Amino acid sequence: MACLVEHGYRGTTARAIAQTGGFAPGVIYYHFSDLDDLLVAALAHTCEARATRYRTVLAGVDRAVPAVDLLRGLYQEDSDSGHIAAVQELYAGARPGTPLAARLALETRRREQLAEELLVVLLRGKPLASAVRVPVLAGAAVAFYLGTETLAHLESDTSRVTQFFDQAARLAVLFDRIPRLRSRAP
Amino acid sequence: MACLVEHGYRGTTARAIAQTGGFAPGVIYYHFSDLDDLLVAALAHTCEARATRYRTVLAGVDRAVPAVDLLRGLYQEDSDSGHIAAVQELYAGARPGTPLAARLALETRRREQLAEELLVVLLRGKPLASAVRVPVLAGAAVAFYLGTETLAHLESDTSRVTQFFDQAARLAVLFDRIPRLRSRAP
Amino acid sequence: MACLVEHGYRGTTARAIAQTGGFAPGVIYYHFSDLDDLLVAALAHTCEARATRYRTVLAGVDRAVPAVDLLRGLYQEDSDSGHIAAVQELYAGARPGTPLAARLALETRRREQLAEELLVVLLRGKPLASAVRVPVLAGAAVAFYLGTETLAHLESDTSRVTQFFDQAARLAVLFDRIPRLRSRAP
Amino acid sequence: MACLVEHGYRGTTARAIAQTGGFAPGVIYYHFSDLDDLLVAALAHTCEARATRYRTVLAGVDRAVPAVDLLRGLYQEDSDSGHIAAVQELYAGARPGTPLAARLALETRRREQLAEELLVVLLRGKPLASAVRVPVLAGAAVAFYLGTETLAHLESDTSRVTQFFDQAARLAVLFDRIPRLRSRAP
DNA sequence: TATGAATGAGCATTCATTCAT
DNA sequence: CATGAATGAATGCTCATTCAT
Repeated sequence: MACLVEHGYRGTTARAIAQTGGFAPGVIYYHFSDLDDLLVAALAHTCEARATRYRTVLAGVDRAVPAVDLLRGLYQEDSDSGHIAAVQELYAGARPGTPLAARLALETRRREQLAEELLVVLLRGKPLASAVRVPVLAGAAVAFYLGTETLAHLESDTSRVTQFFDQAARLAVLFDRIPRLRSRAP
Repeated sequence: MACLVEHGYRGTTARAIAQTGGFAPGVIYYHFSDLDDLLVAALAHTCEARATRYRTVLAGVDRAVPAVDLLRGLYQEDSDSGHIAAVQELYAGARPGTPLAARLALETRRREQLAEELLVVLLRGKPLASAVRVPVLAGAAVAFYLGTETLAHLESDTSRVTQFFDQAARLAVLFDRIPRLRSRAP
Repeated sequence: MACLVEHGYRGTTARAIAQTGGFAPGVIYYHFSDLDDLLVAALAHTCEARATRYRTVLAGVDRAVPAVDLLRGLYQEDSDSGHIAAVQELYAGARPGTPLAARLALETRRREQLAEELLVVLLRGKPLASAVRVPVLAGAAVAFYLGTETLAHLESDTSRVTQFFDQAARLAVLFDRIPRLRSRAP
Repeated sequence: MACLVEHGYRGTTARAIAQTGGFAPGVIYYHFSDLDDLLVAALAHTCEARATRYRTVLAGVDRAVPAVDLLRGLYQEDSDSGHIAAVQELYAGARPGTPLAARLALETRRREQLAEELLVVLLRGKPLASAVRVPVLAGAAVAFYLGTETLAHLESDTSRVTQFFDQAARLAVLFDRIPRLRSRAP
């Protein structure tokens, strides 16, 4: 992942990885069948850790304002650790049809699952809930997140993300004011 | 662009471009200083045409339902012509800091501008308008669009986009029901 | 030898041998100084067994027709067991000047010796005998055998060998009809 | 071919070929799709020239003694020019199933065709002719030739070939003494 | 304005061999 | 006696770019 952050997807060659890790290029092929294989493993490893962290932090959150606030903090962690930058390189560089692309699709579905879990709780009882299909909204959230990262990466500009969190915080306040309908159960 | 669609960013080599166009690889360097330079020109050319078309089609539209409908049609055009696929390859392949990346950032801003123009008209007089910063919302729309394309490309799956348009159409109906406030002007 | 049959000379790498045998690549270098050294040992082992078998089967044969018939059977054994394929890979792959090449030359001489023993008996008393130098004829027989194998291997075609045995059988009949001269010994 | 003679099949790497020829390794891939492709072309080129020469020299020869004599001279040419050594390397190194192997099979058939043409003339009217299938005998001759080369190559020994030509010369004398039967035509 | 041959650095990958354990 | 991790040189091949023509 460090190599991806430092050299980008195209610069993440066997030699560059070996140099970053301080070993001979051949070692890679002892442990992995492929560069692709290695990247799949690296992706799985970093995503596993982050997913756990996200779930831990967001457990029990049922209002939009704290949710946005916590997500902002998690994003900061992702950003500081280089996790975002590395994964973003993979999204950009992975060629469709490769095992890496397949793995990225899988990790994407996991993010959508995470988003869905959060959205279900936030939308519970809200009148808006009937107009949105939660899985689609979760997919949209992940797509938006990914697109934002792509642009931030391309423009080397972090203000874009900050603006979005600010806007989200404002909408969160309004959202939390919408009263929940009573559940039918007595 | 045809070469990008057929061979992807990495396959769009000087030789491949030349073969697609039916000329010798050397010609490229007569007309362009670089492969990057060529791609910038190709991007500018295709985006120019599409931007004009979007503006023409969307002129005068001030309600969400027809807007979503027209956008769906425009998207179909982009998709059928290969415009989307080619541009998507560039977003994925362009290395940050290159002139191509700069050009992509520029084209992104143009799309945001276009989105902004449409959103201003749609939101005019709506109570929601005060809670949203239109430029940020426009940016979000473009980011979402880009992310969706990235995922559709990665998963070679078009249903994702269809789902989003369907969801958007449903929300558009609700949106258009929100009455416009009277403007202060007498 | 199994590895040679399955993967060819070039595919008979330390790793492939180890996997075929179910041990770690390092073991090879515990028992043999070299891959070449290992192949020499394997060649010696397989040839030893076959030479014994040939001598046993051909003992006492002094007419061409049964000789051809028995040789056809022995060939079939060699073919079925993979012995031919493996040895052929070595003939093709061995680099001149290496110990393996030297060992192949030795095994070739042994085959010539075997052929010579058979030819001496077959030619005994025949008028033709004075016109041929038996060692040269034996050498020719082995060379022919080797060339046939090379071609059969290259073309993945077994009919070539069958044709030759058929032709040999026809000539054997004629050969056996040539009467033996009386030996001078009273 | 020079590279094959000097470095053997395994040493005929892209870099070695380039160095022998005095050009950059990349040139190879401009003119040929593959190393295999290059070797096929080299083989075709050298065999073409030799086949023509053989046919020219052997034209009109209908007796065994001069035939053996001329073949000895042609062999000497092949040997001195390195043609034999190079082709032998290809026979040994070519992997079954590759285009190079296919080409070698083709060149082999051409040699068989050449041998057949000569044998037909030599055997014309001879009583032995009815016992031999000329195509099979031609095949045997080529196989024998190939095997002899393999062994001479492996043992770096040229005396083997000399011995065979001497033996062939002796048999040729006997062969030419066999009277031709009268043809049925009056 | 175009060509096609050439370049050479760079890449993924392989593999015989070594060696601490 | 065996292992498995590691090495590093070598290999086939690609490709942006150059340049004489």
